[in-house]
Amino acid sequence: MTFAAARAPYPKADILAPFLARTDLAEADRRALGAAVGEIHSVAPGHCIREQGATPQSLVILVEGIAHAVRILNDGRQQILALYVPGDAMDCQPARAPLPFRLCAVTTVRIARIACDDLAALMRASPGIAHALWCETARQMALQQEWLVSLGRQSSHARLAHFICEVSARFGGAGLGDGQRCPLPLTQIDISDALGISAVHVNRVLQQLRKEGLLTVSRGFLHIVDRDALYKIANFDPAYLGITTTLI
Amino acid sequence: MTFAAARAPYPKADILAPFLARTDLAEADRRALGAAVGEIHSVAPGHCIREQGATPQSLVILVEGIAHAVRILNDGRQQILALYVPGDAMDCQPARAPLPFRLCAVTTVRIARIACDDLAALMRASPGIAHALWCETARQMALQQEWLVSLGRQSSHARLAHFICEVSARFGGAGLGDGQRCPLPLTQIDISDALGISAVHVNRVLQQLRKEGLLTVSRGFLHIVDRDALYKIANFDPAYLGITTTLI
DNA sequence: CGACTAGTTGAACGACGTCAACCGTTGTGG
DNA sequence: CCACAACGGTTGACGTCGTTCAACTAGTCG
Repeated sequence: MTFAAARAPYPKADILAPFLARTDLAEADRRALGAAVGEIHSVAPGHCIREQGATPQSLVILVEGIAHAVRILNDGRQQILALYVPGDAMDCQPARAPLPFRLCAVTTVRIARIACDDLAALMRASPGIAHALWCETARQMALQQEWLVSLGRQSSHARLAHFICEVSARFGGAGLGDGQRCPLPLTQIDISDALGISAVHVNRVLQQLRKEGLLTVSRGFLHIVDRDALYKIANFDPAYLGITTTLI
Repeated sequence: MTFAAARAPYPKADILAPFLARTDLAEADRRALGAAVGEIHSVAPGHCIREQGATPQSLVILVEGIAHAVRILNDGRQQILALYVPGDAMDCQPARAPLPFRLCAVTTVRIARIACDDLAALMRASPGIAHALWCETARQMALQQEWLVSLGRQSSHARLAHFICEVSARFGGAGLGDGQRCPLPLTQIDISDALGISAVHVNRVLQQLRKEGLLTVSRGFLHIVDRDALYKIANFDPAYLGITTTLI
């Protein structure tokens, strides 16, 4: 697997490390969360982690690999709602409600689970943990807002450029690549489902970005050649990616 | 004002009633939140409540009227990110971060403010309050997800129909109209900024929906004639509007 | 070797945007 | 009280961006 090779596996003790790194949790809270994690599961590429409409009984934190949330419409079309990198909580919602999307492994992933009952107890006991979870939801909402702007008001060029910028920045932040080069385990069909444009058009726009000397994509790897120019046509401001999680 | 007439003002004691109605907060928490509310402010239609990029020092809860969150792009175009009805918290984020959008009054609005410092103290003291705020964020994220699907994968017809469905349902839930008829204080330009289509096209699609006998709009009021048919072409499922807020 | 998937290309079509003009209502100031 | 400006809505003509369909290629896996 070209993708797995790009990432060293985490030692078992640090399973939650990528998640905890984004929080300002006290040492006691970190230990309590770590202790609540059950067995680590692996899911193969393309396989479902949570079915759309299911009511999850545990919080799923992505430890390794890439996953996404996708809404399946009743005519079979799809809209990808979110892309997850290691450290992201994949169904971070405060109530046990049916998921309005499917969670799907893009690469081989490893996931940690914390049972809802345990989590509720932890939240009641520790304001810090409750706050960290809220922060995670808010961070993902901010990401989603950027997508909304992108879908609503940008040409397919700017949209694809923005997507590439976000992917490279977030993957880089998760230790996948250096912000200029990173694995891109997504097919053009995946990208089209994320951006709300047809796969054929993704292909053409991607070629144009190549011709403009902005990036190259080959065998599952992305290389951003001219980052400043790409950021410019994407209107990309990485500020929204890093939400601080200091107490309100 | 045709709009103000549609809604009786809240007595001062119940300022937070629309917000609290969606939570399962204990009586003590409700009183504590109510006590933290400062002076009630009014904002005139079209005026700004929070500037894009500002770092808010208080949580703003909409008490009366309609408001929206809008992202201003640097070429002047706009994308509306959210529509707020009474009871909605308008900048419900867990950290004091710069707002990536402008909050704007659509009608004359009345807003309640809770200072961030007070709110932080309340959250630390009460898991229930922390949870209620998280729920509010998650609810708005779910609304935003529907918009994302709408923008990404629906024709302008379905998109507009969906928007109308959501507006009538949410306004009805806030005591504005009965789900079939409600005030619609939005211009076609506003709607175009929400749906990511041009104002001219909004006009044409609206006319077609009228011709199909699905709805009528006149002088700021919306009347849904054939709700079932409208729900069908919009692919509208009101389930996502009412997220339960029972503890996880 | 054949089946399958992802990517690529061309041609034709359609949805939607843009531009420009015009209408009706409202509000304002002479 | 009227003139006029400002704004929202309406209409037509035209252009373009993106979709759809179909065919073809290249890599991969059994």
